Amino acid sequence: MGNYTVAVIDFETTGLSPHCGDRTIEVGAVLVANNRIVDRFQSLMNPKMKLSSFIEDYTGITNGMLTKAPDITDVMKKLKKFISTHYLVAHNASFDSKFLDAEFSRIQFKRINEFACSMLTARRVYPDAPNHKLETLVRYKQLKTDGVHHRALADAEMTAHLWMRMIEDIKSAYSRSVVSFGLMQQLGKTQKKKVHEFLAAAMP
DNA sequence: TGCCAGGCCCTCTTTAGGGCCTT
Repeated sequence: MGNYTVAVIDFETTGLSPHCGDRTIEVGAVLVANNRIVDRFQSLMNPKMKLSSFIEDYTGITNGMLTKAPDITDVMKKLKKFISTHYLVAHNASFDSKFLDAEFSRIQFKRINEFACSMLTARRVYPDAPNHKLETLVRYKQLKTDGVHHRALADAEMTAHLWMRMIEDIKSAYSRSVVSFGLMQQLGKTQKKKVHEFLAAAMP
């Protein structure tokens, strides 16, 4: 055990909902194996629509930067290869999973990877954090960061460091049996099974 | 044309509502 790979993923998008026409504009993803980042993937994408000034300000990604960016279809094909069949992790995974599924669906791909959510896990593991935004948790746990926020690869890397730290903190605080029968019973229904699988894989 | 999210979790709960988090 311990020889497992997780793909941590983050999207920047034109807005909050693919069902309202929003598209992805940048993806960042890292592979985590043996408690370290072993590979990285990043690309801008051209959504063929104009970014709002809010999104330009929020991400630092401008309309001008996207005019020469590759088509979303081409990036999704590469992303699919990158994440392969690995487990996926994202901060507030419901957001990234719905965009990944929506973009995959447009090119007749179907996601087979399971998602776990670092935000829902952090709420359980770090209940005393000021809040459970990625930025706050990175500061709270004094995790490695280059100071960039709201860009896909930077956020994916921070999420990866947060995920690795949570695994380590859980491992050091609880025995395997307690993890199985104690902490896991405190988790919400949806995350319990997924986090347990991840932890089981991470245990030596 | 103009509208514009939604899943999870908590609780003053389950015949529901509201906050958090993502862009």
